Amino acid sequence: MANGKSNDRLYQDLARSLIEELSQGRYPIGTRLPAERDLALRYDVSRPTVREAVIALEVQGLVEVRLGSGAYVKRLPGDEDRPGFNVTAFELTEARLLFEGEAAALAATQVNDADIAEIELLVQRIAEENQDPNGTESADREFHLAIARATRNVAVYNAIVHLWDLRSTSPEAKLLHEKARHAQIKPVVEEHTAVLEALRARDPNAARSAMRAHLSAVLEGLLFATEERALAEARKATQVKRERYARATA
Amino acid sequence: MANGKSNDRLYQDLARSLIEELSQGRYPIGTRLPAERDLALRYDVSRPTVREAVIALEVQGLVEVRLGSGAYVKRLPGDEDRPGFNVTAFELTEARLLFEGEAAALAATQVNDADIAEIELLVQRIAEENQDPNGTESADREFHLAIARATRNVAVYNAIVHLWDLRSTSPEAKLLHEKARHAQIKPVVEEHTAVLEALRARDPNAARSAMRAHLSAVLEGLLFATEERALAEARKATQVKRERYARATA
DNA sequence: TCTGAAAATTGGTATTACCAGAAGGTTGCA
DNA sequence: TGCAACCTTCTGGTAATACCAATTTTCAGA
Repeated sequence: MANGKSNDRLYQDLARSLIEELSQGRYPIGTRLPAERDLALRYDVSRPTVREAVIALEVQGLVEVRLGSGAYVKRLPGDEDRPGFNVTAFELTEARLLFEGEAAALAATQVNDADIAEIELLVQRIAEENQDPNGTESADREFHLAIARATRNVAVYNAIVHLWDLRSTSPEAKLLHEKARHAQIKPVVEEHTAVLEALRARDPNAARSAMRAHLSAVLEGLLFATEERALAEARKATQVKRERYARATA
Repeated sequence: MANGKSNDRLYQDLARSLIEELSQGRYPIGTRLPAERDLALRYDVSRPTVREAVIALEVQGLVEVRLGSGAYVKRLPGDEDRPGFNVTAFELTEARLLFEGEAAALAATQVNDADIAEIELLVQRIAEENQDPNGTESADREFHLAIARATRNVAVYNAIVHLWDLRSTSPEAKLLHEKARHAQIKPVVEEHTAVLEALRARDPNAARSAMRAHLSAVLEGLLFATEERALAEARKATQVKRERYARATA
């Protein structure tokens, strides 16, 4: 028998063991797993059981089985597991600056009057939420997602939703955003209005600029809210990085 | 034998057939699948093969197997959390054009020599894969992800991985990409090389342009591969949209 | 040194057998 | 009559074995 918990389904124990070994660096990507018969011997199980475990890995996309040749490591476990877990608020906002800027530009060429009306309403709601000390920032999120939807591109919308979701997925990002809000750093209505006006004018370049300006300001706000020593390094790195980027693209 | 493509891995054919039946409403959620021995008889395969197929469903979370009782339907295929299920290949590529262009620009300001070397190697691998008629396009994916990583921004990387994953999640996108590859529309090495050179020169604007040019070409390839009436509409809409966007941002 | 065929290796599938848990019916007792 | 214990049967769990097919390696012969 393998080693893991011996309850039910032996193949699962074996699969777990193999995945464990994979993530420990034995069997790097591209290498071949031992032959089914060898694995059966090594783990003292029958070959059918080994086959079942290997199939479990195959279905998860971890290995690729080639007839007559062997099972080859295709991807390491955890390679996709949570690559967004440690995203910092800075990275997140930087990504939004890049992506939402382009999304706004595309949206400016695709919006209709209904979209404009909806976005206008959301700007109003952002203003209202700013008054309320206990208010959330849901209107802000809705504003950005409405623009993403206005691109008429589900993939664009989807990716931007993904970014917003990372905000709550990543503990660090979540924390810093809360800190910023607590410090009275709130969505500036003027910045949102500028984006709205650019969309209304169907001017993609203006929309891109306005959105970038807005998110630059958000980034500044985050930097301002950062005082902990733990984050000081990240802050400095981000500033240097941004300056380098700004110089190079100027 | 089952019915599906009879290539390799009988269990996969059977798994496909079962998934097909699941999504057709036979075996609703909570019901029990026929016993392994019965399925073996019905599909004229051996019981081990049936077990392998059921395990494939189990790993995908479609069924739950209870010892001594049977395999019960847990979730329907496509019931999954997939807000990107209906993304078209056009939308996907358009999104990549916008986002990966910016990512390339950022990457150009952040790459180091090791990144360059890695990417160079991947361009080579793309060339090799193009020679192989049965080759996959994994090097292409790796190329784009390596650039995303070179941004030194996990959020950017994450979002771009997300887009690539949509490609396999969305049946329509997957289909069209396969069709395109079948039509000998393969990653053009020159386009990738141009991106590489821009990165080597640390020139963000050139990197953005090269990446956009590359993905524009991919989009053209997809349009070219589209002949079905069913897709004609999407094709036309995409063209009109792109032209409008191009005019407006010119 | 190169080539090609044979041999060894490896996955693919089928058979068969027996064990263990679950389910449902049957029997026997209260 | 009703309930509980038992037993039969069904179902998955695993093992052992045999043979096929594709691939890879080895090695003899040119």
